Amino acid sequence: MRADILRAAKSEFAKKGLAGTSVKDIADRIQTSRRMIFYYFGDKEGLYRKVLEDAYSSIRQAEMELHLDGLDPLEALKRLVEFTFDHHWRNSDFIRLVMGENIHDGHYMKQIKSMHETNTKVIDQLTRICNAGKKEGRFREDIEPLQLHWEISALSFFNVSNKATFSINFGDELYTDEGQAALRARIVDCVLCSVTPKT
Amino acid sequence: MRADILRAAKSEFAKKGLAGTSVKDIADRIQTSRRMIFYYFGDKEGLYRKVLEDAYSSIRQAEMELHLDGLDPLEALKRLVEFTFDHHWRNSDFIRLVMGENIHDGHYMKQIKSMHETNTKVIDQLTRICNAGKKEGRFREDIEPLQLHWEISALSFFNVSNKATFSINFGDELYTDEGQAALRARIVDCVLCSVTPKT
DNA sequence: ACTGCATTGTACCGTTTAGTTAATTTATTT
DNA sequence: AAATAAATTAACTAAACGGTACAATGCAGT
Repeated sequence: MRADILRAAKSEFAKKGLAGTSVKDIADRIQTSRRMIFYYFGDKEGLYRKVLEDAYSSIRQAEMELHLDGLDPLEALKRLVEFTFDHHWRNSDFIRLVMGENIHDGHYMKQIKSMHETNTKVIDQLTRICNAGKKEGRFREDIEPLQLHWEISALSFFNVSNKATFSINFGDELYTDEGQAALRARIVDCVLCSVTPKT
Repeated sequence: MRADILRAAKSEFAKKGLAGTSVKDIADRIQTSRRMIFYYFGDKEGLYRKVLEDAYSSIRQAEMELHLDGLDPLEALKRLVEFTFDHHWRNSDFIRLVMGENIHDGHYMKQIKSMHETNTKVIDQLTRICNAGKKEGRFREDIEPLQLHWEISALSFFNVSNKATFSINFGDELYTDEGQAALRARIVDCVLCSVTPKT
């Protein structure tokens, strides 16, 4: 039951945000009463926090299952970009939760402490790739792992977060199967190119 | 008065979204009553639509004031990227409104018809730059203006939209003055590099 | 002074909302 | 089988909400 509520809540919060979702909406999706939500999670915000926390930890867990160490640095980076792009696409609910959090200036995310630890791992991984690449002279010396992560995130995140408005404004040719494949190839190219020394 | 309401509403909707903002919130910000909002805009959604429409048209108008035709194509592209990056940064309310719209799957933006026309202008401008660059052999032949616009938007948009969560997760070193300057230089580099033929 | 119109204030309505009280059923332990 | 704890239901509260009815005000033109 608790798990059912969490699942339904994640979907509802992702679709309509914290304020836009009523506890009734969530209760009606599954076969339960509003009361149960308060029983398990105290209040609406408590549920929201739990949804957010779970979403983050499950995402980060999946991200850690890539083993890129030992690979050719450029190949490792390529795989990381491709994975991030695909992963964001597959987890649009998570993306939407993050969008909501940003509208709240991350107010609720600040309260989740488990965050900082897992996030440093992502940067560590990228740092190892960068160091390996620099040692081989195939990465520019001035590449900052954090900036690189920002760049990969931006391209992968925006693809999902702004799908609706971008499609309305410019048509959905970038959101067909072919369009997405082309975009994916393009951002891989773009990221790899940007770390490569200019002869 | 009408203008006051629009200004206050824009700020409130940007900060808390459509559902998160009450008509009272808006009325209290300026010296007026809820009644006036309904008088001028019919209902809350009507006000929201108007805010959205105005925000978009004023943004697009500013974007059009760049005259890049005739410039060196790479220089033109560089200026466009820099402008977009700065412009998004300066107009964070607009960014937040777009974020909100994406959470609603662009439901309200679909109803604004003035959109498609202004948006094609952005792409046309980029198409001219690309064509000039290709003619001189300084742009890759396979560069798609729409993809390029997507790329520039993604990097500039994400920088603002995800400032809160990114800072929480990875520290705010990218959001200091120096960090932003470095980021700006980096994405210019990245975009220019990605359109340049490899040899 | 009168008319017409845009603007504002007040009071109200019905609905939805988050959250609670308390009783009841179900499951678990002793 | 009794006792105890966990899970669930139903009815309720109080406040906030979007929206409306209607009267009142101010101000132009005639």
